[in-house]
Amino acid sequence: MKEGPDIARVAALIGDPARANMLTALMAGKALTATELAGVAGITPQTATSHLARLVDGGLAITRKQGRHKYLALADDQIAGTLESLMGLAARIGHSRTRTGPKDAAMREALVCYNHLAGAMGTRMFDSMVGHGLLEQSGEALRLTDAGARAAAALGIDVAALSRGRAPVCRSCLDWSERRTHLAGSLGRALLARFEAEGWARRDPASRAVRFSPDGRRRFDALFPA
Amino acid sequence: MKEGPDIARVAALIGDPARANMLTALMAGKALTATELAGVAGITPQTATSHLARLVDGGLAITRKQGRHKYLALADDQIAGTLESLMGLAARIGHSRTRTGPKDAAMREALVCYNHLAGAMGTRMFDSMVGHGLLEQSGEALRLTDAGARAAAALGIDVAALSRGRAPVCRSCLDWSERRTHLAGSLGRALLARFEAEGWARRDPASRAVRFSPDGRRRFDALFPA
DNA sequence: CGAATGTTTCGGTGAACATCGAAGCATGAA
DNA sequence: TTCATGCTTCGATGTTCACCGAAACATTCG
Repeated sequence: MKEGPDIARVAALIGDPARANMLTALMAGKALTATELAGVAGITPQTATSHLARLVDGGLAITRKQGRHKYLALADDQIAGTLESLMGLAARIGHSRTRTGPKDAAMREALVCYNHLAGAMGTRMFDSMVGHGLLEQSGEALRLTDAGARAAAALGIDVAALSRGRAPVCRSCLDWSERRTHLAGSLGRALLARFEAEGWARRDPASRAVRFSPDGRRRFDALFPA
Repeated sequence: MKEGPDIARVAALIGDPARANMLTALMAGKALTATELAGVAGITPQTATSHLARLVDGGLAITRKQGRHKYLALADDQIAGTLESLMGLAARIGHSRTRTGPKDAAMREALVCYNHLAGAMGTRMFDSMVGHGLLEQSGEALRLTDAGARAAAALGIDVAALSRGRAPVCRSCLDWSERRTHLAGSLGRALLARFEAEGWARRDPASRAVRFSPDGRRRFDALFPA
């Protein structure tokens, strides 16, 4: 009964407001410095140091030193998935902070989950790709079809390079606000990167929201029809 | 940035060893009394009282009074899903307790996730049903096919009654040990109940393990071929 | 009705933990 | 080389929280 994974330890690491805020900020997928994270959490740099040490020791974050700057990132994209699950649960049982504002609507629409698109547009993209035969599901396995590979290549994505990498090309990731799946994996990452490179979408530097331009939205809708 | 679901609160509720142990025990899906949960967590009844009050106030557990007995259960099966996600993460980043023992192997094979079958047999059942056209996936949507409905009826499951209920008939649930999907929803629950009613499988009262008899295992394998 | 059992309340204790001011160390730029 | 900035260490503080003994309340059974 008392064997197996120690969820209390992991949950306790997430269960501090300052640490939770920093982990949430890292969900946007961009590495942040210790000082930036201290700002995000509203604490002093010395307090951040001790919190970040715990996250790193606990395996939730990794560090990279660059001169006097120390960058931190989530250790693994599964952590984003678990944080999403906690968000979904917190939303469901009514644990929210502050009143909803304009940013909430934007984040329901499109946001970054670690390195790929989430929110309504993320799940719509996934459903469209499955419905139009670009992605194929067999049990849990998620595979890019030939048609999907062609479509990705047409977007300028080097599918062969993705396949050669260690990360899975396609992985499903549960979206907390939609309670549906969005596309993770190296393809999910590459797609978001393309949307940004093409100027269709921009990341909001102050949150995880992704803003599509009107033109970008039109192109997205054309590419991923319902 | 500081808006939206308060994951710190939820995680802090899970992040106490006593409470985590109690939540894990409730994942087996059976309602337990306050005194039983105190035993599971290795604490006194008065300490359990205060912990359980926090779980109930926090929306993670519900209570039902029966004379002098107070029964508790997880408030929602999504909680089991989130706990599974935390288990997967804890296992992945190396937060484990005590050495693995025989029970671990049994639990990897077949175990209860709230009210449905999980573990290797749970994910195998899901994959088989999808691969043989009993379940159909379209994006996140998971639907029982006509062939699936017939197979379930042949097992003695009242599919029409399931469909009339409020709960989804089929829902996918991520399995932490397998990193694959097993079947939740009212069909998942009904299937596990049938396996038990037919004598194919028995729940281990001291853990979440499900023990299949040799005959039950043979029948399961025949029903859900690879 | 008295005894047994399940659960809760009350009050107190000690440990853990988040926090920050002060100071120090490391790095980069002028 | 000096100054500025990022980060860490040290030491102390106050709060929170898990815990339990004792007692009380609620229910059940003989």
